Amino acid sequence: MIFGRQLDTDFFRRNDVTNMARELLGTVLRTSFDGSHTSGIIVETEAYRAPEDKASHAYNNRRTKRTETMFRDGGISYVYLCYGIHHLFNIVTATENVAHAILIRAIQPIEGEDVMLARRGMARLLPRTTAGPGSLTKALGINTNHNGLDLTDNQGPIWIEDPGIDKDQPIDIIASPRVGVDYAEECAAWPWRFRIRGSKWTSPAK
DNA sequence: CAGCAGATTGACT
DNA sequence: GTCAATCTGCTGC
Repeated sequence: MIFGRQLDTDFFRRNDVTNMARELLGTVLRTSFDGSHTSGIIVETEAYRAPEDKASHAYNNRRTKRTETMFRDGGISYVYLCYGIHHLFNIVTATENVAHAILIRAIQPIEGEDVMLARRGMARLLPRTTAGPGSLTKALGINTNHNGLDLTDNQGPIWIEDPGIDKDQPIDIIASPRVGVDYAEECAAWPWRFRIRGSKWTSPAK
């Protein structure tokens, strides 16, 4: 098992969520609970920046029981149920009362492939095992019970590391409009979806 | 491959 | 009641 540098609160409490969504590409998302350990390289993210972002649940600083998590200090998880079925995993960023978040859309598996396959009910590892925000949470075992957890604690159950390799070689990033936010009017066109160019592990959706 | 419908629940711009 | 930061399986090219 390889452990890199733990991402800390100094990183997560910054206010430049779009830069942070880029910087998270190439970092490692890990889960460890119920005796199972899984990890993968983050290869696709999306930034959500309330209050001005109409695609965000916290648009116009709308506070509900669900969105309250996004207003907390950066460095915790925001997990919610989408379409009644899919658990979507976000990283809350910025300082308290600033509702910025980053949706993790795809990972490249590193460890625990067999656990991921069992959770997904699949026989072999394919890009679609962990590509797409609903798919990767299922593979990693993340659900709404993991909402509001501290992501800077490397005792788990969920945390993020900078592997600290290939730092001299910048990652080639594709920026494009976010997926599934057509309702967000002018914000729908903002190029806040970020992918590692050439990765076959990113989500296929439009 | 494209296109479409069903699943299923919480929030309501 | 309607819609949502989605995925899957089915149909028909």
